[in-house]
Amino acid sequence: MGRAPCCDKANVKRGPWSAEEDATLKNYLQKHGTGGNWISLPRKAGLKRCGKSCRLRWLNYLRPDIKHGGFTEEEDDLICSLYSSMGSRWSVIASRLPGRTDNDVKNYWNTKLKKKMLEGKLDAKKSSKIRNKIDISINNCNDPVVQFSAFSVPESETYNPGNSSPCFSAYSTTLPPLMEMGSFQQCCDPQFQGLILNQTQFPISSFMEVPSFGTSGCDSYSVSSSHQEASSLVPSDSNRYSISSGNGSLVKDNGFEFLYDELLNDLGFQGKFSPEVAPFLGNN
DNA sequence: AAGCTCAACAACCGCCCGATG
DNA sequence: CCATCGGGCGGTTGTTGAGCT
Repeated sequence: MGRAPCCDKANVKRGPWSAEEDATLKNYLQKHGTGGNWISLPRKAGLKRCGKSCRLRWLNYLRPDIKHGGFTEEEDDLICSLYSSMGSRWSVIASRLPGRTDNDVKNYWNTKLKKKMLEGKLDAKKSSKIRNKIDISINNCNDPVVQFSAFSVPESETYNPGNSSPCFSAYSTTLPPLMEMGSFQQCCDPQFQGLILNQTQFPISSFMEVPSFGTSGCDSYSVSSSHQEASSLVPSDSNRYSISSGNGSLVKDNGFEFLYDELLNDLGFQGKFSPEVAPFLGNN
């Protein structure tokens, strides 16, 4: 037996919202707020709509801080980078784009960006500098759990499994997160003053299909094995980090170093590490 | 002008998860 | 610990309008 419906479908209006309904909902919310309960809101506001429908209408259209209109190239870049990094987590992606909703971003991706990317019209070289770096994102600033993922990985048209120094020109839309750590503390080894990612702590299978990747200049790094047992984020000097591996499977050829502060700035995480996490990063 | 196709986007559906009793 | 509920989310469908034949 399925779940009980959230409202009586037979007695609620569906389809496009009228200007009157919009005004009623907007007025009610501006005067009373949601009252912490969307389900009972339409009855209180005098609307013959499902609570979920009211919520969606408000969040996606009526909210005063919504940005309507076309997306900028910077927004395109960011969406593509984030999509490559984390997949279709539209709400997370939208949270990085002020004034945009998850529905907006999702629609925009499905109707325009996906095609644009597949056609290779997003040029790797022109794109934002956060690409071709390692994406470090913090799930929750109060939770010492960090996700590492690779993005800006080449599109399948030039994807070349087995080639140790492939050349690429576009972005992958398919790469899953490279690795997801469990507890941050468990992964830490003071010997490296950085992070040790143990195979047992992230789903290694998630990138078995991605044996190699690189940048358009052939000065590439590669992930060459499905047998990665450990890798580490290692400080090579005071604030420059690089990825190396425990058993050679995650290979740093060259150009795979990045300025940690710059990376954090690019990703918008500067200053957002929790007190628990920051010491382990050896920076910040 | 009519019919068709397709892009854009609004809206709905149903599942998942956290909060609560 | 379990059941229930509401909110949040991603996937999908429906509607509309522009452009083309």
